[in-house]
Amino acid sequence: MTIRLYNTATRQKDPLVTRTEGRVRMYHCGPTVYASAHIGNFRAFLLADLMRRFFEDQGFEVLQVMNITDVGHMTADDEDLGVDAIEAAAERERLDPYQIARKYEDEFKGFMAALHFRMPHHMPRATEHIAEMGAIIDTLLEHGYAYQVNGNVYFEIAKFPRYGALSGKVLDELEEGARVAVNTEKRDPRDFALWKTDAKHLMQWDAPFAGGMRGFPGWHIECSAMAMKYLGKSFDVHTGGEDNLFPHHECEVAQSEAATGEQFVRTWLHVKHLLVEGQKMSKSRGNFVTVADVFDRGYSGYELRYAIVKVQYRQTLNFTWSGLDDARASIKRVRQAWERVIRIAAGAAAAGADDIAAEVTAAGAAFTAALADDLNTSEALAAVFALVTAINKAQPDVGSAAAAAAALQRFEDVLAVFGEAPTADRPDAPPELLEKVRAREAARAARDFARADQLRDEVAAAGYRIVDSSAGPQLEPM
RNA sequence: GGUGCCUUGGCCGAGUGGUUAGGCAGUAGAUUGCAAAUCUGCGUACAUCGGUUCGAUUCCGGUAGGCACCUCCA
Repeated sequence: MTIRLYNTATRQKDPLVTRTEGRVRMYHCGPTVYASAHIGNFRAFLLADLMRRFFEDQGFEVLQVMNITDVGHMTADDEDLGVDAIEAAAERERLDPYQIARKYEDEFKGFMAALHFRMPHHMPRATEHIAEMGAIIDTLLEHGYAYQVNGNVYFEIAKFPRYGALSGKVLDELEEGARVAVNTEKRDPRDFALWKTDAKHLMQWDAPFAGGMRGFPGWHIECSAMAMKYLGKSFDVHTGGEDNLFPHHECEVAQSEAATGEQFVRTWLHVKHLLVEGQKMSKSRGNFVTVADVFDRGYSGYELRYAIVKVQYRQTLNFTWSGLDDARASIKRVRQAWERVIRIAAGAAAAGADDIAAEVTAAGAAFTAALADDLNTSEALAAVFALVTAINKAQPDVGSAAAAAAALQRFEDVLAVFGEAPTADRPDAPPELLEKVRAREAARAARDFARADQLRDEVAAAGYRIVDSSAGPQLEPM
């Protein structure tokens, strides 16, 4: 099936045509590791994981790179404005910048694992690719795309006419209304830094390019260097938050294509920011929700994934705590149907005579079509629930129960929101509880319902729910 | 100031020029001794004002509100 993705560069849904047939190479702008990741960060990274999973589902061999930005960047070109994010965190936490970066990188990877990511094949650190950045800077200087002033190296956008094409920025209007600090070193205020010098900066390297001074890399060069190192000069997909579009990705294109003369990225995807309880997430509002906050409130990685993935990535997502409760209930509904068909297929539960193979096929096709249409996860979930309802309405036969279970497993492999497959065999309950169940059956037979309900309460207190069925009472862990 | 996006029933959210999105919650019924789960039904849904059209939630324009980028941010 043809996969169509909304390409920021063309402003339309383009069919995914990879440079090498059957292979997708993707780069994702990763975290700057100076603080705990919040759910907004993870919305963007979850898109990367969803693409990885869906492309693999569709038979692609995926090569995925997500960088770790472990060097901070100034918030303005004026050095006197101070410290970058990582240095600020270092001061706050009384650690050196490298310790800060590693601490939050480790935490970030832990969150990825807790959210059931397929880990990217490479997660390179910016600080370990200074040489690669230097090579690009060398080339840009040699070819006249960059110039050096007082040890600082700037990319000269006047030399790259396509600057602004990706983001659709009209260069003449770029500065209107924006607070841009005057920097008289630059030939054009919109030129951006490739290398900077500042004696006060804690992270410093000898210049990795010819004729330079000791300093640190500019904001954008790391992504070009690492993307090209691991994916080649030209690759298929690049993702990031919508805020990255300008200037970050615009600058990446300029410096990369100026250096190589080749198209840097075929398809650009940008993830829309989310809201929290209807409001923009911001420090001043104090409504930052970190991944740790979600776990602290007792929600699982699957539940968080569900709450985020249920909305297509280009739509504003309103994250709410009640939405997490909804996710929990929705997941439960799917899992119940899933367990049912697994048990029927395994002979652990009675099979019926209904053939639901057609419904299974239809749901699978709808699921694929939904994701192929710019990763429409909302529609994909509707397809999942169509299958769930079909299962619940029917008494599936063994064959179509197995097919339904396989379909649900596939949906889970792509979305990773429902959890691991239920098992056909229910674990044995403690003997004393089974004894209570038997006693309750006796009480029911004697129509002593007060006694029966009391026994059920006792079993419930032990963590099991008694569910009466045509096949007798079942014990289910709660 | 420039540019772009959005506004769907109690909540979250698809989609479409005329036909049921889906989930959660609620409610009535079936089933059950009672439950749980499940199934079925229900709830004046498409911000607002105009326009185009046989017909608009779905296209066009105005208005109101929200969001984003232009400045560190996913």
